[in-house]
Amino acid sequence: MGEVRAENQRLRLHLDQIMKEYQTLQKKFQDTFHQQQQQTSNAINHNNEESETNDESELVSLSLGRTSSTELVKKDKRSSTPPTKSGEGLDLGLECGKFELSSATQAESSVVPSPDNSLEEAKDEGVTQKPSTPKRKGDDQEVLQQNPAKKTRVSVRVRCDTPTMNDGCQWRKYGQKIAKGNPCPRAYYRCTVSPTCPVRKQVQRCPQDMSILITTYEGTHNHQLPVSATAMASTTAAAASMLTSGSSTSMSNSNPNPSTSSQRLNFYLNENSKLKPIYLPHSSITPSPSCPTVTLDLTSNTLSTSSPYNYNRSQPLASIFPQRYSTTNLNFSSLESSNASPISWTNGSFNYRENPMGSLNFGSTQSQENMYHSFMQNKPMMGIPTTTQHSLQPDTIEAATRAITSNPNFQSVLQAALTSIISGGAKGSQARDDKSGQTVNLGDTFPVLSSFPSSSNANKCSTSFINKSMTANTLINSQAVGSNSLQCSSSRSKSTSPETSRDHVV
DNA sequence: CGTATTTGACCAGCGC
DNA sequence: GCGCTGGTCAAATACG
Repeated sequence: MGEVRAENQRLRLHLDQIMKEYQTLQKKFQDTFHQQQQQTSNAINHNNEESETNDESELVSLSLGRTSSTELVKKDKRSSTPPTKSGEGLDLGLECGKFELSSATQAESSVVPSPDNSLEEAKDEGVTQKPSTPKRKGDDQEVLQQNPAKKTRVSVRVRCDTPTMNDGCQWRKYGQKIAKGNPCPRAYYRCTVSPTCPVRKQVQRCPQDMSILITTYEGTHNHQLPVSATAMASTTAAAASMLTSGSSTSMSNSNPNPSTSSQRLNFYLNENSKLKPIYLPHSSITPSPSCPTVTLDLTSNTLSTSSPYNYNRSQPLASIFPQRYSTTNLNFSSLESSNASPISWTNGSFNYRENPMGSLNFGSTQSQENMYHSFMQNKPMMGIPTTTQHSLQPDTIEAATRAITSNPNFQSVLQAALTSIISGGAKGSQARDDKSGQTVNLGDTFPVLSSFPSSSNANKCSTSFINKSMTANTLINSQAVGSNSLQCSSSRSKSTSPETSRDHVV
């Protein structure tokens, strides 16, 4: 919170500075504009000079609308370098002021998830978005395009029999509509945790497969989330950031029809000045420029091995996100037809908060649903002996142990995570190992594990693995201690089943 | 009776 | 300008 406050303060100062610069430039522009008008009116009085005057005014008009110079001046503004030419200064005053203000406000509101601040910023936004000059359509579009956090959507496809997916947040249904091309109605929900929260979600069944639930999230929560909601919130936020972050994206599109194609995605993470491709076979970005959507498909069983990263469905969601979301993957799924070694340190090393994309693959299980099942039963990292359905090969475990113990980075990760968790003082709970019939108290040793369901749960959506993976990532990140529960539930989510209550035990 | 959901009306954007 | 569509509002209704 302290860091966030300091960041907030810094941004406010920055915003003030920008405001001052903007006002100065606006004043300059007005002076210049008045001068131009006077010159124009004078020129109109002289008939023989009329054509020349028109040319001049046209020149000014073009200059005001020119985007290339706008870009140039935007850069100037960011680097706090005063414009050297008055012409560029004009552009800045007209075009950039709004952009800078809105983007700064957006950045502030997205960085600081405090209701107080958001309220204040909402007022600020209201003030700053009332320009004295009439808005042009192009300006609005530019602002929207430069303000992608507001428009970026994250769509999650899961197999789910229940009407909606319980992502831990409180939602209020405010509408339902039959969308074109889908016989199933689309339901509209808004977040009710905070009355000012702008987050919306749309829930719709896939027309091709009614068992697939498509949940589309839009916006960023401006309030503190329940622990159980952090998984999906951070997932969607990170996915949205993936679109807008420095990582460049490209699409490999085999379908000639862009509007209906489901692109596969190659992400190139800029890491140590090298572009590393990441292949997301079940993620896509819709081509709409005004409203880009990241789709996280958690329904397919197909695995891909076309990338050195081996990004497939079975990997934790957060693992596909850029560096700032530090993640470490513990992937216990098998890679069909993969030539990957049982243990692959994708980046060569684990790096806490800096080098997030390490992945550790254990070849054992067959399906997505079994992955964490296996994880729970094997618990290889936790040193809890259990009988396993899919036991890890001894050399695999040995190699993993060797890699972990020999890598100082991972040691520091573990140390930081353990320190964070232990200091968090979370109380443990019991988890039952169905195979062995033993009840082991995981929480005492590793509290976060208590949030994992101990056995297969028929009531759970397939997204329950997000919960688990996010929890695992949270463990490594040591940013939160608690259960991140993603379950399917009926619309009457108030009725807490024993499963639900157990999952929330920390 | 308070809260959540339903559903028709309304509005804005977009293409023709 | 008109119609279509997606999204939102708000009165009516249902529910606990």
